[in-house]
Amino acid sequence: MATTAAPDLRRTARLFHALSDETRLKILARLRGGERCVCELMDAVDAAQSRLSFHLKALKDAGIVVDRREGRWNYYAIAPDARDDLSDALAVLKPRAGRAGSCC
Amino acid sequence: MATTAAPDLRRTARLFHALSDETRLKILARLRGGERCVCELMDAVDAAQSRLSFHLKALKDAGIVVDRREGRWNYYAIAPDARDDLSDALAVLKPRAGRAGSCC
DNA sequence: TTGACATATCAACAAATGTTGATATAATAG
DNA sequence: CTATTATATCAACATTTGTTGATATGTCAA
Repeated sequence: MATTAAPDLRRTARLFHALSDETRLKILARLRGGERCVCELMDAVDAAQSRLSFHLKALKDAGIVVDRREGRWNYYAIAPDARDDLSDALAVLKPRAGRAGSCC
Repeated sequence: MATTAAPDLRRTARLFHALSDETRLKILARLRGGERCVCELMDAVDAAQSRLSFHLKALKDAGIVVDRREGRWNYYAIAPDARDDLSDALAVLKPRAGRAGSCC
């Protein structure tokens, strides 16, 4: 199991937030096939350059993707530990021991 | 593996969105211990009644929690298949075969 | 009944997020 | 150099989301 101590809620919320946008999910769908340069993502996602850049930044800030510059191109890829981070975040729905007492 | 065909991106985005708020994650943290009535969540989450109700609705609309009325209390609990749905959503980061060709 | 309680819903507002078009930066080709 | 290409960043705006306080609804107790 990847889960250690439950990661901080704020961080978790940010992670989920980065994944909560359709455009970003489209980008990721493309990146699942491996590293891609921005120009290629523009085609795949059909977003204006500026918009794409905005969403790539959102994903990057959340640690979900990494980028790498090569000459005049920038390549983006899913970050190595993104999957583990997200797996850990699954814990938010995992049952836990806790009293089942009546309330009020 | 729970994953079948990748669920529709819009749905996935909505699922993640419901999880992208700290208040809602606090609620879920409490619900991990089992069903709870709203009054009890108010304490746990320290949110005004109206605000709590708003977030519970968000979770419910996303299918993450279910509610049950009993007398004058409403009990909320994590929905039975919420975990599976979220597990499936993990697929957004799963590597996939796809060409690794050079771009541009 | 009437009143008190638990909760949902609404309207007004505030804050955060996404979009667009323009411009800046950096790398390369000519 | 200068022009061109790839991409980021910015400012203005639009949209969405969350908050607050007020009010509505349903249930029980007296």
